Amino acid sequence: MKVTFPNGDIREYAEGTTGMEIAQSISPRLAAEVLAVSVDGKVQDLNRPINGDCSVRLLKWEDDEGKHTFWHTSSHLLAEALESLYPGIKFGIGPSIENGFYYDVDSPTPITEADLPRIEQKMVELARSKEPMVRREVSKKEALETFTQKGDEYKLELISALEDGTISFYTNGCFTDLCRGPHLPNTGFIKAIKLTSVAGAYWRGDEHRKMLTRIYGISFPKKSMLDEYLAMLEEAKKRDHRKLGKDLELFAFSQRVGQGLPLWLPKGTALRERLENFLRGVQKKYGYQQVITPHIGMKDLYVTSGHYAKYGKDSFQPIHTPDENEEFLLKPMNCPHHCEIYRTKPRSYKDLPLRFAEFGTVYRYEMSGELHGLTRVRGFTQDDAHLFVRPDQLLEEFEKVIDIVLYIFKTLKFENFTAQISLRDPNDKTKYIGTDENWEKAEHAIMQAAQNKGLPAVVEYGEAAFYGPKLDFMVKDAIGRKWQLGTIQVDYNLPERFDLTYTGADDKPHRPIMIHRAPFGSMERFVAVLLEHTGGKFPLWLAPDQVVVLPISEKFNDYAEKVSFYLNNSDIRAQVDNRNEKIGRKIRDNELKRIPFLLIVGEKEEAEQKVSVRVQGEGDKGSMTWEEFRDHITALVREETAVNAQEANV
RNA sequence: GCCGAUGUAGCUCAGUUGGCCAGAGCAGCUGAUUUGUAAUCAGCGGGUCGGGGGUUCGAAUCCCUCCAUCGGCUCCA
Repeated sequence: MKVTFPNGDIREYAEGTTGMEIAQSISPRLAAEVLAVSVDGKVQDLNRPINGDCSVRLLKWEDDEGKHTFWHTSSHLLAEALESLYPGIKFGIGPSIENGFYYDVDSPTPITEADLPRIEQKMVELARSKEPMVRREVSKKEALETFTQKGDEYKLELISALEDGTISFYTNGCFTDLCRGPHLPNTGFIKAIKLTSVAGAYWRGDEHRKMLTRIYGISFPKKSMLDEYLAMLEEAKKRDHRKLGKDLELFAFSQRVGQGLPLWLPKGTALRERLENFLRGVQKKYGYQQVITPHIGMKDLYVTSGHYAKYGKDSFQPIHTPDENEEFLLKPMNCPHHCEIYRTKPRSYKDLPLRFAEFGTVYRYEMSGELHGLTRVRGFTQDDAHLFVRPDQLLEEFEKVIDIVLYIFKTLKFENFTAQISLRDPNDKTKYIGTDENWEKAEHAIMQAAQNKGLPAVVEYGEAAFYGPKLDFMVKDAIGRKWQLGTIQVDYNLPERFDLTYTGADDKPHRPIMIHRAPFGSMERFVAVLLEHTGGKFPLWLAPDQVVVLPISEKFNDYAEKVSFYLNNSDIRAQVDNRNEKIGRKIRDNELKRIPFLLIVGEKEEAEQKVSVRVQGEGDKGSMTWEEFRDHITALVREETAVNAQEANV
């Protein structure tokens, strides 16, 4: 058979040669590193025979498929260890994930974090004996019999959904599992293991079904790689926005105020307002108009919008008033209010597009277990806007919103975002309102806009809002959790429900289309992710304090105050650290507060009317005159906020 | 909401198998020092040991319950 390699080489092998044998034929070193083989794009075991002409890719740790094979086998190793330590344990599923693997189990005795080292040790022991992973194809009948005998109802449920003739078992040591594979040739490849946590997880992700115990772990082919990974996690913890928010005095929570209700401290507010003003400026240039709407609305408003029927009364937080007949709710979204603004007067086709923007604070009664720092809260402020457009304007307006989002992400150096097109769940259209026709139009518009903008986007089904499809921008936090930030949504439904119209050139009423959009998503979540990205070292234009002036001794406090006054007059945020401390101490404290520039002033500087400049993390940069320093800072800020402004038509 | 863990001063953490008025460092306050590029010295104040209930001669420590936080699951307009 002819085997084609990724570099285009073609080699001849005997029918039935295995992936491992191919690797060995190339080099012993490759054979030592290879984990799995991809045959015509399908990943399979190294020890399975390959037949017929094909293209082959030998997968190593560096390949995602290699890693996943490694971790998948690790989960079988975990299961084997668990079965030997907890007789009678039943198994759910045990896949590889982005960073490691897990196994869901139903154990007769509870497993807690304290048990992990013991399980880990057993895994290491089993790995050392290099047990082969043996694949066997079985009939559905045999599969069912095996697990009936074992009394594992979870596996039985999985098997009953499979088709006869497609079922395979893998055995390592005494443990046999239902599994499609592929796997490593043997468990001896796994040299370093860390079980990271135990958690509850509903069987098949269904909250009405039994909660199993999920054991998370990660493994590596080298001990040093595990150490590096653990060190990286430690580093990531230092960038946790909850810790930085406290250290840098940006925000806080109070039990007395309530769960999930952030308090913005002065420095955090300064940061947030700067972000808001930045976006306001961009939006102004794009023809947005700011509006302000109340924090509450009559129940009927949300009945009209469809939110009330969709989410049920328990999701809304009622406001009690003396009049029993009135029923107000805290607003969970701004769109219905903006629809009412649209309705305040007759609109002409010449008025469109209308773009109403509001930093609108909304309240959602998230379940207590879902709250998470600033990324998931019960009260938050969306950088919201609703665009009311004619059908012929939809695409262009949508693309302009993409421009705004990309401009913001670029300015803030969010380079590793992913764009996601969130569509309806094709199997369950009952979760959504509106006609198929309108949904198709909306979905088409989003796909078209993303394509026109050359924006690579993954399509996810079932992730749409109930009133329309979305284009979402996702960014990862310090430890790799994905958060949705910016969102752009096309909506044909609310205009209908609110009976919004405009008069066309034909003097007839027409229905506008709505675009919902929030480039940051919410100020809370955006600041959280920004904190984790920067580790608290904000770009100069955002830093709550840009400059701190440090007098060498109290004798130079007056001079320091003059410098600070001068800078503040030039719109630079400067303070004086006039504490009675040695200069080394003041430098240390202000470096830890991540102040971008420190100015040291003493006898020499006062005599020359200069300042000695220290850059955060870089140290002494020599002296400058006041004017030179001011111009330097001003230029840096201008540069930071002008990233691709032209490209984005800002 | 569910599973599991955690909760001691503003922060980071000690607190032995239940046993003298609960400790340290940092931060804070007061004083001394007047300082040249990442921690000057001394003194002082500060805690209903998350809340409530119980067991006990005695509880930060054991039990129950509620609350909050953390890791997940589910959810996310």
